[in-house]
Amino acid sequence: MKYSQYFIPTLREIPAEAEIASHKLMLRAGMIRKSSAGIYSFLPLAHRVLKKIIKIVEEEMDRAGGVQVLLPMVQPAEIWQQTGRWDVYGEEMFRLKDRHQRDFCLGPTHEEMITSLVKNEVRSYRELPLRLYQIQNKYRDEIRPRFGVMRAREFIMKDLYSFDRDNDGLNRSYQAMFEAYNQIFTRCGLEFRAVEADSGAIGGDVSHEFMVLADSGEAVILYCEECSYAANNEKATAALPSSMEEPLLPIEKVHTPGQATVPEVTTYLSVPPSQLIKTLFYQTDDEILAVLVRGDDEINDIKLGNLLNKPYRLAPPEEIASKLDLPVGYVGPLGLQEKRVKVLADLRIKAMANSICGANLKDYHLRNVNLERDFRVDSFADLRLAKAGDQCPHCQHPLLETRGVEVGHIFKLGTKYSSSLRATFRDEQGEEKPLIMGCYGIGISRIVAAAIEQNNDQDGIKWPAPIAPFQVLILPISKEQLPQAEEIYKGLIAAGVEVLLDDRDERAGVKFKDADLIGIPVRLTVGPKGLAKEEVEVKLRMTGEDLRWSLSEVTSQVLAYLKAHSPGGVLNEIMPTNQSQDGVILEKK
RNA sequence: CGGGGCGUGGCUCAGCUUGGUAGAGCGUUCGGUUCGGGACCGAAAGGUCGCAAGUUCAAAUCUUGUCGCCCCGACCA
Repeated sequence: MKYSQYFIPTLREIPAEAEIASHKLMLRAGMIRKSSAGIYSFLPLAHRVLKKIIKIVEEEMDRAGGVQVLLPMVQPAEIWQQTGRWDVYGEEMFRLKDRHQRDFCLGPTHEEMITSLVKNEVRSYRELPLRLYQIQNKYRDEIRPRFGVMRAREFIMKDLYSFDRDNDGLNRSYQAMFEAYNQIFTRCGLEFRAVEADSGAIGGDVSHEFMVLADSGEAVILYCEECSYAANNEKATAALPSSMEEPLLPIEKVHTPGQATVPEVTTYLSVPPSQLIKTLFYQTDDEILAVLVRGDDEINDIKLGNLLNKPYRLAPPEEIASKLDLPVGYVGPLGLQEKRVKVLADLRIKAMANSICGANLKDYHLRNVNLERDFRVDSFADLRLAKAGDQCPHCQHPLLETRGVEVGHIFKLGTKYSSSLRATFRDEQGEEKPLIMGCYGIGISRIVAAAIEQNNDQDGIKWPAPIAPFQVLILPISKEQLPQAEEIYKGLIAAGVEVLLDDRDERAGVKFKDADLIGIPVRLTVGPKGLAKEEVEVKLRMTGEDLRWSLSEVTSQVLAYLKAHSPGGVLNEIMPTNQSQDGVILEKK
């Protein structure tokens, strides 16, 4: 492709609307332009990257037994009403009416659509397993779209839905997808991790997320270097510390004037935060309940939400004061049952001895408080937010923390949708059973942003070779070198390499700046200095390495570079993989 | 939806407090000089100041409404 005939409207200045690196760079590199909030046009450079990713995804889905379909984006309300999600989805669903006033939505996801399709077509266990997938636009009217295509209202997603006859089948489908996902992100040239995840609103018990590691990622990942454990911090657990074997001391009231927060109390009394019991009050529709965690722990809202299974929020201090007559900052678990407050506690509370907590009296705390002797708990659960330094739940080694962008999420759904939509099959006994489903999503357009988020510097994007819009950029210093540049261009094209030739009548500096910005992995500078020695000057964008290749070897050198930087296969040539079976691996570049 | 902020040439922004001829830099076009990391000189084009109503002799500027966008919170691929 010749630059002068192409369409890459780069921006010299940073658009004011962009916050994070990938958003700024996609705008500056002429990849996207906003149409309205969270809705973007993808320009040629971005479109090429999308196609690269889609190709990898399709190959791996097909290889894992997937069969591609294209489903309606405009979906009728009835199927959503049958699963109850017409109401559950709420404002996040783009809704529309046709001329007959019938309700439709723009598909935010396709469980309903695919299940209602399959239910009419699949009748026998002989037709299973079935793994159908689609890659298309999805629509979610996000409350707050942000970060460019990272969280958009219109976005491209791949979804595969598996239909099996039993749990063993589901497990095989899940495992096949797990492996395919590892393969996909490896082949994209991204550093990523598969982590255990909360299954959220979609339901199901087992779930993994695939995270592209990036400091700017919204998700926090806890992982163990010793074993394979890795989890989203929404889900992560840690091994429990051993119980304190201490003689129980008599309870003691201490005056702590104006010391309401954990740091204040621990400083004032010279004790570690781990010795405090923090008491927080939450409100649901019908009750107020207390949640106890250790002073150095935070409550994990996801875990609490899963346990309560109903809407809840932190009770405002005025509520606590008026309804329970308790002074916020000095509350403790003693005597709460008498106030008809249900008490939940994190598991770590069990192991504490001679703790400190509020005295339920302004400006007073209690020392040497002990479970059972002094207060009771209605139920224990893992309610704390795990953090770096906690012990791995499998092997007790300290957990490490990193951040990531969620680009894939796989779920075991079970029969949630097949039951409500009555998608059944007959087994060998002729018995009618609901299909066992799984669903497996990849945010295709989000991968583009995540890849940039992971690979950029001050000058621009550094594309991993497998998903770069072009593999090679040829940059003639001036018009004088254009003929030689075209020779190299033809040679590379003939070898099947994707090349962008910057034939614009621009100053060298401008071309260098644009080259860095759009981030094509191999830059070949054709200038008088190199040509005098029958060489091109090579700059590798990812590492910044400078090389010289002789004109006669350019093509073979490029091919060698691309092969070396195509994990898992190049040009359809798929290499064997070396991932572990339980799959939780960290890819190193 | 709650809180905060912003809408002025294609882009980044000044001007608004204190109403009176709409500005700069970048980009674009033309001419010239340059030409290996976003050149320089000269000339030019380009703006319903988001939109609507109001106050006023006069509104980018003041008031009200409205639309859009961005940031912080709950959501998620």
